[in-house]
Formats: sequence, structure tokens, C-alpha cells
Amino acid sequence: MSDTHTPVDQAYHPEIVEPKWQRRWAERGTNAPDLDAAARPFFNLMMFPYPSAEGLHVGNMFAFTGSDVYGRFKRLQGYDVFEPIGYDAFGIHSENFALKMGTHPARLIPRNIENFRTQLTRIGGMFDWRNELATTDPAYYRWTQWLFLQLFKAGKAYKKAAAVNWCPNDKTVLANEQVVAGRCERCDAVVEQRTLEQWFFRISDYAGRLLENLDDTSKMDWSDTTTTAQRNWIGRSEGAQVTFPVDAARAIEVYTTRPDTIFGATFMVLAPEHPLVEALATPAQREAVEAYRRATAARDLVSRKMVEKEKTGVFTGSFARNPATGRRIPIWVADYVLMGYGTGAIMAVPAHDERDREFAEKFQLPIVPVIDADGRLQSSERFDGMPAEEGKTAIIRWLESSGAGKGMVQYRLHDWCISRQRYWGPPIPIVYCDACGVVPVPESELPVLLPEMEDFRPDDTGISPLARNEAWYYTPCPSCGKRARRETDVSDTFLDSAWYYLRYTSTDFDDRPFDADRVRRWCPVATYIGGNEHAVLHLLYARFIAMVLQELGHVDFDEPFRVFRAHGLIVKDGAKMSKSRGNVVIPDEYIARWGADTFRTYLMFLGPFQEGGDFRDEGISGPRRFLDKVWALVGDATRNVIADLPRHVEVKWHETMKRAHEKIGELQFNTAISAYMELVNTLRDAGSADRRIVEDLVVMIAPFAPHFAEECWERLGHGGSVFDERWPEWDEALTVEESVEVAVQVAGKTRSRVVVRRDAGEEATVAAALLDDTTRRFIGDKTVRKVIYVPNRLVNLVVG
RNA sequence: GCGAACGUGGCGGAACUGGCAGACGCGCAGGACUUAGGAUCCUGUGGGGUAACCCGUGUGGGUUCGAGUCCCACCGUUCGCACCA
Repeated sequence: MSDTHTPVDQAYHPEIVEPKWQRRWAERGTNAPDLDAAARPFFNLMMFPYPSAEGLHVGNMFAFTGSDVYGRFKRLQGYDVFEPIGYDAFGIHSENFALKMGTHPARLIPRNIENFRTQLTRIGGMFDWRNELATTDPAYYRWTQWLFLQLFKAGKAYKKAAAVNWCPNDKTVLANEQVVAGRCERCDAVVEQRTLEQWFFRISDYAGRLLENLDDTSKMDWSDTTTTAQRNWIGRSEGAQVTFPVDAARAIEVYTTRPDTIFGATFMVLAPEHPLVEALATPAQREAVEAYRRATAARDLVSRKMVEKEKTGVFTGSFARNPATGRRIPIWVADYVLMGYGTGAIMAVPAHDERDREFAEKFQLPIVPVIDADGRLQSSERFDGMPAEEGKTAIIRWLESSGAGKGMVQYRLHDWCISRQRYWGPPIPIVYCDACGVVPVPESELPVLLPEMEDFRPDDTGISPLARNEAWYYTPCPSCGKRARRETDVSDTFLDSAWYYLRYTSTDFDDRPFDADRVRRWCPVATYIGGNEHAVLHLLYARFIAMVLQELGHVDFDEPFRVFRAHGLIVKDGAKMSKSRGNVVIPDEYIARWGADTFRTYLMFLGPFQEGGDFRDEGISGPRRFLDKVWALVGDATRNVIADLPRHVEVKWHETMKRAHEKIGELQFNTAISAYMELVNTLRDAGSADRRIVEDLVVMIAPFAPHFAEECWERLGHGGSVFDERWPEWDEALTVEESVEVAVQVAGKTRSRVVVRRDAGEEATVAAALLDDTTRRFIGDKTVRKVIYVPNRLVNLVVG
């Protein structure tokens, strides 16, 4: 061992200190809790990264460091903190990048992961490397496939036809994010929609629970911005389903949130894909209707959803009867009505709906206002005069009693399409057999390995590239043994990430996805930190999967993340970092130049963690100077205990322990660091490098500058790790000064200050204020009419 | 268009339940030590004014003894979602 005791007078050299402690942590297993027996388990999870070729940028470092600071803080409170790390390595990003570089993701990913591992080690995260995982590892995705099978067997996975974006030029399916303004991002061709059979998960069955749990504080304590985003995404609305009869045999079901306006429904509109369109098109209109349907299908999903677009549509020639008015109203077809929401048909109330009005004006359909300026119903027969809100309830009641409809809750959330017509993902473990139909791959045969294919690019069939690999594609039917075909779609990356936290606890088990005892000990996750860009998709899917797993008896909780906090974004020169802007900051050179601890401290200091901040090169010298000063104090303090500390030093010491404890607990890292800086300034000004204070300071700094703190701890003569220490205890009585400066206001303006004993009381404080010369000058010959007294803060003398 | 967050010195940002605005840091200015300083240390640093004081938290109103903080209207920035009936 070459680790010698660092001489006291030696300057701080992070390039020596940091590798030394990284090595020791690994050797001593400092960061590896006992997964089977930890007494106070604390699962500190951070969103795992996608291992890009560029490596971790400062945005990632910021997020990981914040999470790590929190984990180390919990550790100093005596928790057995489990802080695993892994890689979200499947997906279209890796695939496209590999295509661009003319390489293969299977070759690219290990290299990228290697680089990430180096970076993550260098930044000094408290990672438990025993449980590192990659979603691309067959030992991982075997269980992702297992998860699919559990959902399939429980009837929560099903197949149906759904539209995809299709680029007619590249002849390939595009993900939504590859469609920019209705065009293919690569070739700029106008994107169309195609219909394919795809796998879905029934997340919409859980809409109500996913919504209700958001308010259940016993299960979830999440950032408000995140729960709000989820609420909006789930999109609950209350209304009614109403039947509009067409003839003796047929009727159209609509969903409306405004049953109170039903008397103003002057026409109906069906989505072009609505199953009744063909039957309702009269011979005279048939050709026009068919042409319209074809035109709609030729347009892509994105441009169809453009709000600014001019309304289009066509009359079917048929009529329905408005059950409220009894009048015949025309049935139209238009693409502004979507098949994916409600029933795919609407009752159009042009007087009270902007879109219906636009449509009515264009096609000269009648507009009948049924709510007056005071918000009361009119032209609504016996409901006239009712306030709209009351009318809504009354009309729903009438609809129910007359059998024309019923009250109904709708959610915007639709089922989760997990099919991807791509290569780089876990194959969906299903086999199609001519004799047996849809057959799940037996769990004992998992994983269905993703075959190596040199040419993995999507082709013009619109079918996944895996279909071209015949040796893989054809397989004996697990049920009857005859030749059958594999499902060629792979699953969505979000399925990989919907359960990775469970796998973290159990990477050493190869016979089960996760161990029940381990999961019971460590889950749900105590604190989860990640970007708010995942507020809806990832976090909602993970919640859904937990609910299903609970229902199936695999876990005993339905909410996977007790606490979730969204971190902020790091910007550079006031703009979001992006390659196109050319303002991406690579952390490596900063770490090399300043040290990881300085870099970490700077990142945590530059702004509130949950809001982010502006990365500026000049700013980093401040935290480095701060650490240098602490280093010097440690040198001064090695043998120094001061018998009678000045009171203000003592107060600053205790106040810092308290304040930093509170602030780190709230993730207000920047203010904790400034509290340390104040303490250091106080110690230096007073020349009081008291050993006890400096030791406490070292412990408090440890979450931010872990290697630095370990080295200081050693220099102070301690063996072991500073992370086996406890957060120092403060004496509440010593966190405040004995005397306080009270502001004296005259007529609401601060004019002077007086020093009084703490808790001197109103009488004594006001008396002191009235004795003050400046105060008296401002009162002059006026009378004090009223006195406002705020203990230990201010006295306001209201004069008149 | 809808929803959310946010507007404080030259800059990043502090400010407990409404109670001394500008903590802490960067930068800048002056000084000390130095052959030297992009090292270190000391002092100063919201604007105006010789001063007493006055003005100051995006803009305009309001509530209050008192507003960065609460209410209303507007302006601006950022981020989500976008024909959801």
C-alpha cells in the first residue's frame, strides 16, 4: 500500500486524493449495503442514463450529483443507503446513432457503457457496483420478456390494429419524435399513416387508480409539477354518453362533457375511421365520403392534429334524431373528430364549442345558442332558466330516466402501445402458429435472444427487421411443435425502464426477476430523482407496472416511488444545452482541472437543485477556493481545541449544523453550501480553527466533496470512513445569539435598530426603541398611535 | 389556444408562517505581499446624493401598520400538451 499519511502542510491535490479514496471505497466495500440484512434500508434511486456515445454531460452530472449528495446525507443519518446504477441501453437512439456511424449497437453500447462507468467512478458517486445492470443484457431483458408474459397471461396485453407514421420515401415506420411538422426528419417527405397490428397494455383500465393515488400522501410525495403533469395526461372528464338514433336498427353513441348543451346539438360528426361511416353514406354521397376517407388516411398523425388547420369534412347524406329536441340532424364525417377518444363520434354544438362553430360556419349548418349571457339554459324546453351547472346534472338525470344516455367519466389516457417495428429492443416473446394461434413463449425458454444481424435497418415492408432473419423467425410452436413464426416487433424502451428498480435489488439472482425478500426490504423506492421530461411516460408506466405486479402477487405495493423530485436543467449562456447550439459542456475536462469534489460542489452551488442553473466557467473557482480554505483549517485544527470559544463562533457552528441539515433534506443544496462558507468565514475571521468545529464541518461537507472529506478526516487522525460518522448534533439553545438586533420602524419605514436581549419582551424592546436617538428624531412631535411588535425582529411605531 | 413554472445588483443566486431586500459566490475596484501574479491576504462594491436622506425585487392597481412574498390585471421568459368533444 502506498497510501501514506498526507503531511499536514501539504496543499490540497485532488488528483491524488480522489483516486486514492475511489480505490479504498472499492476495496473496503464502503458503498455496498447488506442487501439481505440491512437494518435501516434506504433505496436512493436516480434515473438511469441512456449510454450515449458522447458520454455524460454536465446535465447528467448535475442530476446524479444531487441524488448522490442526498444519498450520502441519508447515510450520515445512519441509513443503509442503496444507490445502484445502470444503463437504459435499448432504443431508437442507439439504433439510429449506430446507423449513422455505420456500426452496430451491440458493438457500440459496451464501449459507451465502459466510458460511462469511468465517468461515474470519477465523479465519486456512492454507487453499489455489484448491482450494475444494462437493459440490453439478456440476463436483464429475459425478465422484461417475463414481465410481458405476466401481463399477457393476465389479459392485460392485447393486439389491435393501430396507425403508425410511415415515411413513403424511406419506406419505414417512424417514431413520433422523428416526425417534424408532418415531415420525415431525415428526408423531409410528407409522412403518411399506415395501420399495423400492434401490442397494447391496458393501462387505461388503471386511469382512475393512477389518478387517485396521486393524492394519497401515504403512498406518494412527489413534486407538484410532476403530479400536475400526470393529472393532465390522465385527463379525467365528467360527462355523459348519449345515444342518437338513426333508424330502427342503428344509432350513434357520443360522449360529451357538456350534456347541458344537448338542445343546441344541430348536427353530428363521425371520425373518418368510425365503423358506421360506410353504412351511413347514402348512395349519392358514397363517392365523396370514400374520397374523404382516403385523403385523411394519406395524411400522417401529426399534421392531422394541427389546430390551425382549416376544418374539412363531408356530409354522409344520413340523419340522426336529437333525443332532446326530437329533431332530425345531419350526420357529417370530419377528421377533427378522433377515433381514439370517447366514441369517435360527437354531437356538435356550434354555439358553445369553438371547433364545432368553425365547422358549422364553413358548411353553413345551424347554430342554436342554448346558454344565455348569464350562464342559464335557454331554448332547452323545461330546463330553461337553470344555471348550466345545475342543468348538466338535471339533463343527465333525464337522459338516464328516458334511456337515452347515462352519466360517464372519460379519461384521455389511452392504452400503451408497446410494439416497435425496430431491431434494437427485446423481442416480444410470442409465437404465431397456424394451428394454435397466438402462443406465448414458455417462461423456461426465455430469453428470446435478439439475434445478431449485420443489417438491422428498417425496410420497406413496414415489418420489423427481425422478420428477415429466417433462422430466427421460424421456430417450432411451443404448443404443437409445428413450424410457426415469431413475433417480430420488439418492445418499447419504456418497458425496460418500468421495472429496473426491482432488478437492481436482485442482480445476483438468475432464476427470478427479483427476489421477494429483497424487494420487501428495499421497495418501494425511498427517494427517486430524475428529469421532469419523464413526468408522464416513464413515471406513469412504472406506476402501472407496479399496480399490475401487485395485483398478480409479485410485490406488495402499488406505488413504486415514495418520494419523487424533479431536478432542474443546466443551461449554458441562458440557453438549453444542445449539440446544434454547440454549447454542450463536457464535464471531464473540468474534473481533470479542478477535481471531482470541486466540480460537484460547484454544480450543487450554482442554483437550486430543483430549478437548475446557469453553468459558467468563472463560477467554479469559488467552490475550489472554499475547499482550499477548509483544507487549511483542517491543518490548523489537528491539535487545537479552544477552551472559551467566542459566543458568535459557537452560534455559527450550531446554526450551520441545523441549517444545513434542514436545507439538504429539502434538496436546497446551494444554501447549505453557503451556510458552510459562512461558517468558514467566521472561523477564519475569529482565528478559531477549533478541532471540534472543523471535524463537524468535514462531516457536513462529505456529501458534496466525499473524497476531500475522507482525506480531511484521515488528516484529523481518524481511521475508517467519514461516512460511518453521524451528522453532528446541534444544541438548539446555541443556534441563536443571546442578544438580537431589532429593526425599528417609524410609520412602516426602517429608521434604526436597537440591540436587546433575546426574548426581551414587548415592553423592554419598545422602551429601548423609544430611547433611540434616530427613532426619536423621526417621531418628532408626532404621537405614537399604535405599536406593532414582532418578537426579536422589529418594532413598528405607527404615528399620526 | 390550454396547462405549469418563473421574472430580485454587472452575473449566478439568498430572504422562516407577510417583518432589517441583496446572504453566499463570481466579477469588478483599491491596497498588501511579491522579480512576477490569472496565487494568497485585506478593504470596498444595488442606484442617486458632499450629507441628512431619497429611490429600488418585470409593469400598473389593491389588501396591510408593513408586500420580493398575498389578491387582480397586464408584459416577458422557459417548459409541457396541443382539434380530447
